[in-house]
Amino acid sequence: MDTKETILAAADQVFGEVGYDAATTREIAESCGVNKALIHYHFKNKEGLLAAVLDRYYDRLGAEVAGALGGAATLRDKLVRLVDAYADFLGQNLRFCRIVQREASGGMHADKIRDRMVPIFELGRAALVAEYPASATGDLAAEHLLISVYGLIVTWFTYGDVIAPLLGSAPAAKRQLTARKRHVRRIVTLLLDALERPAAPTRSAGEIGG
Amino acid sequence: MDTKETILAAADQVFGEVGYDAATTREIAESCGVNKALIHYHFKNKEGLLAAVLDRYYDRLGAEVAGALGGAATLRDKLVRLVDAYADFLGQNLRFCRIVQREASGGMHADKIRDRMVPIFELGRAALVAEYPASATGDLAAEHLLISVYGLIVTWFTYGDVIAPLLGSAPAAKRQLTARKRHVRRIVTLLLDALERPAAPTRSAGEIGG
Amino acid sequence: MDTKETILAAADQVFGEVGYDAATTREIAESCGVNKALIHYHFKNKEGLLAAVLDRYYDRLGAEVAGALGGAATLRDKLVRLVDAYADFLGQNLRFCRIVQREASGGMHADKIRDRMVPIFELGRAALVAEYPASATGDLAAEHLLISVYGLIVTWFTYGDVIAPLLGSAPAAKRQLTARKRHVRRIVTLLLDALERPAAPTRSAGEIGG
Amino acid sequence: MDTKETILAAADQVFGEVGYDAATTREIAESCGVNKALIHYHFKNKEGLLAAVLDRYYDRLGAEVAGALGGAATLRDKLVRLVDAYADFLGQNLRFCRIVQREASGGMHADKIRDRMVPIFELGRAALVAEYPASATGDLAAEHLLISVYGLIVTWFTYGDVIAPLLGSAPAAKRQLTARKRHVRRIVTLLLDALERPAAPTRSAGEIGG
DNA sequence: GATGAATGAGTATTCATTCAT
DNA sequence: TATGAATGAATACTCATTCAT
Repeated sequence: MDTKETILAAADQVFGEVGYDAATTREIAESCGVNKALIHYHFKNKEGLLAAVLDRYYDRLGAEVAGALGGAATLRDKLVRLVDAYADFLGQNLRFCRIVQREASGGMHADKIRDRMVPIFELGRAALVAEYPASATGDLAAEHLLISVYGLIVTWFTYGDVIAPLLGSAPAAKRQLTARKRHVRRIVTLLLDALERPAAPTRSAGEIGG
Repeated sequence: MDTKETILAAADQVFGEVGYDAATTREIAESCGVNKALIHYHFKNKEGLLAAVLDRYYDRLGAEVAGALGGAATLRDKLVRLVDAYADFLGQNLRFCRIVQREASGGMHADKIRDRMVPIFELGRAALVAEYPASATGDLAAEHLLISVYGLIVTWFTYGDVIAPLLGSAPAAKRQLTARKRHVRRIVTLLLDALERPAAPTRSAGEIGG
Repeated sequence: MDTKETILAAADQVFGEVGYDAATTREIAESCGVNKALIHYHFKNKEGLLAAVLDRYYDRLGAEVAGALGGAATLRDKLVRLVDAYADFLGQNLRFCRIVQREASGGMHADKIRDRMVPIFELGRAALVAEYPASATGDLAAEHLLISVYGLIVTWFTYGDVIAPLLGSAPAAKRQLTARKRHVRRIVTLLLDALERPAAPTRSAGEIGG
Repeated sequence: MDTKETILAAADQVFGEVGYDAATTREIAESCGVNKALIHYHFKNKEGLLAAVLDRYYDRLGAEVAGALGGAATLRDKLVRLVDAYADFLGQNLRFCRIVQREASGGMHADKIRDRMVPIFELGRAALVAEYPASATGDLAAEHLLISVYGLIVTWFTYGDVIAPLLGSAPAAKRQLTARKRHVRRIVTLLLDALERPAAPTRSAGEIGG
């Protein structure tokens, strides 16, 4: 019925499974019983199709994040809620995870991803710095914290195939996901605690490399 | 004579820049002035070429990790040293980072990557659990800790293009890399501190989401 | 209302610029803001569209030729007038020139062009032979004369891009066009003079080639 | 055996028959039993293939022209010989005629054609002006004369399909070709005679249009 | 080891045309 | 008349791989 949505769903599936480069318009079209030329009619390009797929995800993710940061709770509670929301979103949208993972780094679609992620990061940074002045700079600077929390969550899913043998079950399984969320929440707690304490000096001796 | 090495270097370059799927044997061959057919003579396959590139990296990475964990220091010191070594290795081998990032998740080369990464993780887990019994299970279970540390480091590089606008300079720049290492070291310290304390209870009430 | 005319004008433009084969119905439709399907509604075919474009031109050209040959002047004067009229018409309708140039030779539209040009040529031949019996046959036979005059004019325009560097300005520029008309008129004069003289013998000895 | 030549011959055939745009690499490859990809291997492009076809023709044509203008005869004799040589060449290479006819005007290959034709024209102009000072400017300026002679010959072939009904046989048939050469030679003779006479004034009154 | 030629399957994309509304 | 969606065939071009030399 809604051809455009049909194509989007199929593209999401195929892009998520084999990646943008290995995906073919033929496979996408056939997998949803739509004429190949319609992809170009509706999305102009294979690239336009990817952009549409990503936009759909980021619209939902943006709403999720805004929802978690909104409301009347303390920032600490909001952040904890955000971690959960983020983890749930990625756990429920593993294909999105995979697409971003593949295309974020150095590809020709990095721009698209950056344009959607940066505002989300900015939002988080503003909130953090406002509440925790210590995060304005130093070891626990907001930009590092945010990347860290993001990495803690996303790595769980994108290295799923790699770590599965260490866990005994898939990382996105409900049991594993719950455990992971508790782990990340714990780290976030430790970090916020640290931010609230007077600055703990880093051991500056014995630094290696770099 | 060094044709094989020449090809490997070129493949590393091209795979790292555009990814395995988008890379072509022609580009690899031309970029190092070698006949295209020689790639198949020496490596059988495009896939064999990727495997060779990855093996070279993992051999070096394995040595790096073994070196950091060896010796007579305390485990805490070893782990801190490991974080630095890992970060330095990835910072100096961004193309390796990108390749793994792209291929680890869901692709047809995930096996290869898993086979090389799992032993490294196992090594870390054994060391951790031996010294910190609290890491055998619970919020700070070894497998979560290891993935976390790995994610804290790797995300910095693989989302480099994305977060660059938030930093003002490239994440692999010496200054940024040093800051990142200090950040991760700080988190590791917090985590080990927590492992040494009697179990701090997680707020189990009010959990949100999935 | 004038949709049909709008499409015709756009088709004329596009066919003239890139040729029938390279022209696309999409480009024609978009260039005049009309729905692509309307082309088929009004003209049945891409081919029908070309036919309509050509017909419009040939209707005007036929009138032009008839006008030049009509009236009470001597045939010599009429022919001179015809040369001018033809040159002016083509100079003002370069796209027509290009279309005919491309499609007259061997294409699938040659029929259409032949059907419209032959009557015009027949008209000229009848007039010539009636006035100049010497043109019934021989070196200056009417069919050769007519093709020649046609070629003298049309080549100027269709090889415009080629000879432009030899001239310093575009062949259809007023100054160049005036010079060309004077040149062709001069040749026509020489030819009519020759037709009026008692048969000048061609050097039949020493012929070279085919 | 010589695949490159095989492809060139097939491309010549197909380009000549249906034109560059309507020609397909598939048809060219199939018509000479060669793998489609080999066209791109040997010529890089469909466009490169056309360039190679044209180059082959122009190399031969250039030699032909140089041969006709060389030697110890009077310029008048040389020019007459040139007309014959040109006519023979085009008569024997009708496909070349057609290709140039189609692509010379406004297409994207006009450059290629211009680059090869201009030197040939320059050659002729230099010879003309040296011997006939009257052709330096005026009604019978060399550039007009050359275009005219070129047009007189080429039009005969390129409008072959159009004028065939007026002639009863194909323009490239030996009998018709001989007649045409005699006609053009006659015009050339008239023109050279005129160039040798003291300047005949053009009737400047009664000019029409422009 | 090394090379140039060859191959067949496959790619994204485009096109004229049709059709239901 | 007009339109947006749909279609199937076709197009230039690319790719990993093979092979004779």
